[in-house]
Amino acid sequence: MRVVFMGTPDFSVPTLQALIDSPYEVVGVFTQPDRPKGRGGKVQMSPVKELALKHDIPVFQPLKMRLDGLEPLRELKPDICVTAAFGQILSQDVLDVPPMGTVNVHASLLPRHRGAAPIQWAILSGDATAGVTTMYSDKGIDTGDMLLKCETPVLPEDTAGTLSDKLAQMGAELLIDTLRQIEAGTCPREKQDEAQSTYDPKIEKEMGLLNFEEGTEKCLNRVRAMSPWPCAYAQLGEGVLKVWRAKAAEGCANAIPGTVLKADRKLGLIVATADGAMELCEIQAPNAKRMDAKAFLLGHAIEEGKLLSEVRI
RNA sequence: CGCGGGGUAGAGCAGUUUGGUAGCUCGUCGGGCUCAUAACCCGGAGGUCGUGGGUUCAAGUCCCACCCCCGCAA
Repeated sequence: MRVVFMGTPDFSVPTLQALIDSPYEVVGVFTQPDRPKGRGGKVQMSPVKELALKHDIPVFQPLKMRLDGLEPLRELKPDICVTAAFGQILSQDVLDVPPMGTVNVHASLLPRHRGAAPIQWAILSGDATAGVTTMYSDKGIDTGDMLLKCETPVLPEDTAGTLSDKLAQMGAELLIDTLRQIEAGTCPREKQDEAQSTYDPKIEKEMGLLNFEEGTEKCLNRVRAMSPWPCAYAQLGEGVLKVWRAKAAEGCANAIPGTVLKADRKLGLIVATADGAMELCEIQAPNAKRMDAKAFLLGHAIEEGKLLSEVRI
């Protein structure tokens, strides 16, 4: 079976790898164009492109799939297309190319968390379980018929990063299963229940801002959901204090949310929230690298009793 | 050549402007005190100050080059 794969970030890599290792023939890979990234503005290729090149698979990087991607795709004559976090919306022209359709690997238990950032939203929403769904792509965004599903609990220590790694792996296996069952004609197919569906926007940097007026649990979820990108942060004087890891702590009855309750090299850095307090365990000051808050306090004094946003360092 | 910050003991920082004995907090090791310690007291070890050149009687500090780390912007 001739398969064309479309994907871009790390999440897509295990699925492509699984296809390469499978009996299916990966005849081409579509991925986002190389873009300037990181310090110095050097252009970098996507993780998917790196893997594809390593296996001498033809790589295509159309700016817009429906424009300059359509012809190359037709020429590849795929039986089926597989997408996983490709990053482009496929128009009907594109979906019409493979006779067996386009199967998408989506990192949520659909119909919950449609959209580009399902993993972050699962954590942000406090979901107890997350998962992967394979589905046929249609014209809408993650609205197509569902095929197979796989669940996993969201652990208290999970971040978007760790959960994404797990789901990527699960998704890869699930996809191979799905293709097998499609070939065998045994794959279940189920419409999504629109009433249960949620569509979540993509993550913006500003969504990392911690609001201590929210309860401890919501703040902790935000810390986990925004790691490793964009990373949760709190206002600290002129700059921002990134918060990589945090946990619940004992509060103080009438403290204003955002108050520094403790800033002690033994006890750590503890900030009041609306319904308690949270310890900022691993932090990162401007221009500094991430470190244990207790280590940070060895070299920096933070005044207890002030609002974190008014502290000078 | 996108903009900026940084590399000093195991950790986190000061010292660099104005060159002149390597400093703080913590950890660590040894000793003491205490019913007890996230407590306190005494003592010790631990540094080619990122790398290589240069200037100087003298460089962590000034000059040049390079390496590595980080933030912003994309």
